[in-house]
Amino acid sequence: MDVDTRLLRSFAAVAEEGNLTHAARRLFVSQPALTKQIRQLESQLGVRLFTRSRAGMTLTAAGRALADRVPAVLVGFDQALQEAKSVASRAARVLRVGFLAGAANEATQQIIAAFGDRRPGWRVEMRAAPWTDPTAGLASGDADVALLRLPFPGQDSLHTKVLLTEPRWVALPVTHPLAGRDHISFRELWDQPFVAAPADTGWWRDWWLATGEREGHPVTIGAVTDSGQPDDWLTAIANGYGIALAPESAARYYARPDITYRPVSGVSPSQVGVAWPVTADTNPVIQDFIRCCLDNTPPPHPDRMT
Amino acid sequence: MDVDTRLLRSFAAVAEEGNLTHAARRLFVSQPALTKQIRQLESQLGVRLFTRSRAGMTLTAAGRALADRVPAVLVGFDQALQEAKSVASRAARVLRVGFLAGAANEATQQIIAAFGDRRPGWRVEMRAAPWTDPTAGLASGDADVALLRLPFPGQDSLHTKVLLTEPRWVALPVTHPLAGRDHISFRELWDQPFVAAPADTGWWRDWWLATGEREGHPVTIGAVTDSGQPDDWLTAIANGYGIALAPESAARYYARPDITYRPVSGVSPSQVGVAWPVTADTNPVIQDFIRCCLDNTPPPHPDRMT
DNA sequence: CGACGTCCATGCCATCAGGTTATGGATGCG
DNA sequence: CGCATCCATAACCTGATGGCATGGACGTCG
Repeated sequence: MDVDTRLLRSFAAVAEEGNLTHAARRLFVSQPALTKQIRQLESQLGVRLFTRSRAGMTLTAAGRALADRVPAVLVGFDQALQEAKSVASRAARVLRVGFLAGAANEATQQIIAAFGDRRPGWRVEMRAAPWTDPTAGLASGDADVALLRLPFPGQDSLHTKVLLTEPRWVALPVTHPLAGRDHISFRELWDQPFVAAPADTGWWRDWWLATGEREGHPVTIGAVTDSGQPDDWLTAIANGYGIALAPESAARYYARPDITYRPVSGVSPSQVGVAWPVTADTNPVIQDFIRCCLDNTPPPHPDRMT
Repeated sequence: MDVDTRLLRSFAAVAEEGNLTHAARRLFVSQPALTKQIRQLESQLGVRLFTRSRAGMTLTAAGRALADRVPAVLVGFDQALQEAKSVASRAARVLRVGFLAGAANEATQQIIAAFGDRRPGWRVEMRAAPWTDPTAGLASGDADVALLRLPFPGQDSLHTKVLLTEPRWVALPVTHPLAGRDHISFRELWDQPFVAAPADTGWWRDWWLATGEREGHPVTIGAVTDSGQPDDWLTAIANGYGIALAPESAARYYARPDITYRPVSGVSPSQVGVAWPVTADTNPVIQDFIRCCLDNTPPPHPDRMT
């Protein structure tokens, strides 16, 4: 009796959604494939996990029991793998710093340099993460510590400190009617099509669409950038599929002749923060790095630690 | 990053053996297959887990970290699946009783009947287990409670009670020179070839070869029965591949014209016991069944509970 | 009341992961 | 110096798995 974790993850998704078709979409597989996976899991266990009906998939008693335990198992599973990665990097004296494009800014070089002084012999490995992973590799254990944008989904299971706050601006094609304006009110953008993050980023996507600051006004999605890479995103904007909110520093880091950045009033600012797993609280190397981050960004730092 | 548990089990085996070839044999796969599995695990993690050398496979620091955590993860994994099975059977009011061929004897019918009286509405499902699984399905969660032979490997992680004790006899082909004897001393069998259980049953195999009662005299293996089914085993004996120790009751339950059973002195007796998972201590239905077992086998029961 | 939408199941096909056997290279041993 | 041991590689083959297209059941709506 050996069950692939993939089956358990599929099971968990179906159990949560209560619906094969939706779960299939979320897992990026076809619905028949999921049907087969669930049937396979059931036959391997010799147990009916769902009762099928027109209304969807409902858990049986056994399915409920399994669904209650699976998440913890999967977490334990992932943690073991992450731990191995992290031990490997520590043994090699490598600090893996994940960062979101746009979160590593002017201060980054000084941070790296300061860390190099404090920990000679250690090497810093900067790893760019796509926006599809707002934890910049912490969630998957590919990074020991991360520079990223707050707030983000999953923030509660990590520890974070705010490094700096910057206003959100808007990125527009140079040909856009509003491109010439010195300043724009967010209300004027309500009916504009936006270039959005993929749906599976949850409310991270919503936050960058500022759905909470539209007073109920619906969002128009002009395009979705699946890759989570800045180039894709900028190209979509330049091609006129839509506009997007972006941190002010993007104007410096992602300047292109076909894109204009303009200040916007009426949207909350974005914050750059440093984040680390709870287990790294006692890791002196990572704590040193965090210290370097705090020392090399403009004070005051509100002591916000989640 | 999604890793098959099979890879982790393979990893655990290699880590434990320190040797690909041996681990491959233990896992019943070819050595190249294991090579690939380990390499795949390493590449999925992006981490070297072993240092290869002429002497075998040695864990790296990261490998050690993983090896320390993997067993607990796999146990949690299996427990979740077992729990689902057990909930399913409880919901259907089915008590799954695993038994080892030869462990369900004269008393079994009375036990079932008594349980039927005590729990009307419940159905007992008897499941025969091969000797390759001395826990009779408890380990895999395929049984809620088991009738089996003591001692057996893995006994410490279960709870057991002895039901009865019976001497071990020897099963011989009728044509065997010793077949006519009324009584045989074990010492006379030291040089006889034996039909043995598969190697992966560990010391369970040794116990039925009585290696501890040979005063260092080596065992001769005439054949191995892989299937763990009585028929295979008896046929091997009848064909003259070897002889074997068997509980006295086998003479009644597995009488064949080509096999003779004879008493043997100088070997410890075998015990029939009832076993259940630790988690079943609080399950009233299973406790009822255990009660029925004790009430329907000859007292006194030494209160041996492991 | 029939057309349609929503679910899950099934059949067929293409693909690829994973296994096996055979073999090679490195190294220690009698 | 042949031999045994141990891991890696190569070539091949089978079966699992996913995708597409489609079917059947059932509720809903015009």
